[in-house]
Amino acid sequence: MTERGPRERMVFSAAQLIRRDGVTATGLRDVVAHADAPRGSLAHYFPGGKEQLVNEAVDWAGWYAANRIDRFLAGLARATPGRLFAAMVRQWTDEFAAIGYDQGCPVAAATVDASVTASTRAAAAAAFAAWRAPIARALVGMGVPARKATSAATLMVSALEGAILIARAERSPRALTTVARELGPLLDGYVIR
Amino acid sequence: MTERGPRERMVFSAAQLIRRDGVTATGLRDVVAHADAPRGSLAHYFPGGKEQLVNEAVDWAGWYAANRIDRFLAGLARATPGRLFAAMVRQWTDEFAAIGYDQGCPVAAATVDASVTASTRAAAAAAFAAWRAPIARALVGMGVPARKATSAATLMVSALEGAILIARAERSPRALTTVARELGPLLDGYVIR
DNA sequence: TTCGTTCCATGACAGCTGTCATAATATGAC
DNA sequence: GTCATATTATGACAGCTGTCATGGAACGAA
Repeated sequence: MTERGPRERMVFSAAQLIRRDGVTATGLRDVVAHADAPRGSLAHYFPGGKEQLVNEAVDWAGWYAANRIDRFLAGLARATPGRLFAAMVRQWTDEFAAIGYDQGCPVAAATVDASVTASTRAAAAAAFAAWRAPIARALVGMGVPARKATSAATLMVSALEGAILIARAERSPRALTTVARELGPLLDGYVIR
Repeated sequence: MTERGPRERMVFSAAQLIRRDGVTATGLRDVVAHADAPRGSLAHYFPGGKEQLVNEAVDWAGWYAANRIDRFLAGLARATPGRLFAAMVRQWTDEFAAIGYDQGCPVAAATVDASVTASTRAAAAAAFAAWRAPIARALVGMGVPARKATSAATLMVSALEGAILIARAERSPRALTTVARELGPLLDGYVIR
């Protein structure tokens, strides 16, 4: 979070509020207040209105999730697919334990909430793709066949997103720890040596 | 959908609109119009306001998803965990192919969108539990150990919900078919004979 | 009938939404 | 200095939100 100009702060704040309240429930005035930015700057930096701001927030979230994958890999000695997935899951259980279950995934929120605008839906698809790519690349580096790697990455993201959903509803990390435990052996089995 | 009185029609319409637009974006006037119900009845049948209506819609969705499990089992000759999961997934790929990707899971929408009211979040948790229970029961009937059955059911619901999310964003059944294919052998492996 | 209850109709309320027009101010190039 | 550009300020706009108060029908029981 560099937090340089007001523009970047607004995109970041939008992502924060969207992942908590959803797209529709997040007002532009809320974003401005959360970013401590001047209200007049909104129309200036985002001539495309709320739609543009939301799309950039979703883009940012996808980029952020992708970057996190490389950080997980750097923190893993003897990385395996199951251990990477466990790290992805642990990041969420830690976050839930630290700040509560009010904040989820902004991309999920954008997908579920803004079915109206096609560009936001496309931004969500791009975010999922941006997230999946480094995962698949990492799996290949661990010895997973290229064709299997994309499927495995899709499975990992799907299970994680669904478990985040259930964990938020139940206000418990149970679903997250469960999918990590059950999926670990399967994922490690994809490695050919 | 029996569609008896206006009250039931409103709950059903609320679920339909929520799973398409999200909770906040669904207005009570929209629900009334969709249900072709008198507007004056809203305050009469739902003195708890929008919150009550949303909660009942989420309850209904959980009940509906649970009942579908038994229907899947009835349609399966030689049921296995993987085949049950495949049937759950196919129900969604069929639905997406038939009516498009604008309608998702109402429980997911309620979880992501309505972080404000605690009762709606509790209703979503109850819906997930109501959905998971018949799955776990069915798995036990197939020979999955009782302790493993709940974990497996959680994994199935998580992967399905996440794949629904991705499929909606990508407007493609890819994620759904992928998780069904990858998870099938793992799920069948839970059976002890 | 007369009453009481259930259901529906209508309109108004304050509050919020995103958007935009207008203008003031800062910033920096020359 | 002068001027153009980038940024911010302010206020208003129509439209929608959920809620509620008031009143009117329908309808069965007594």
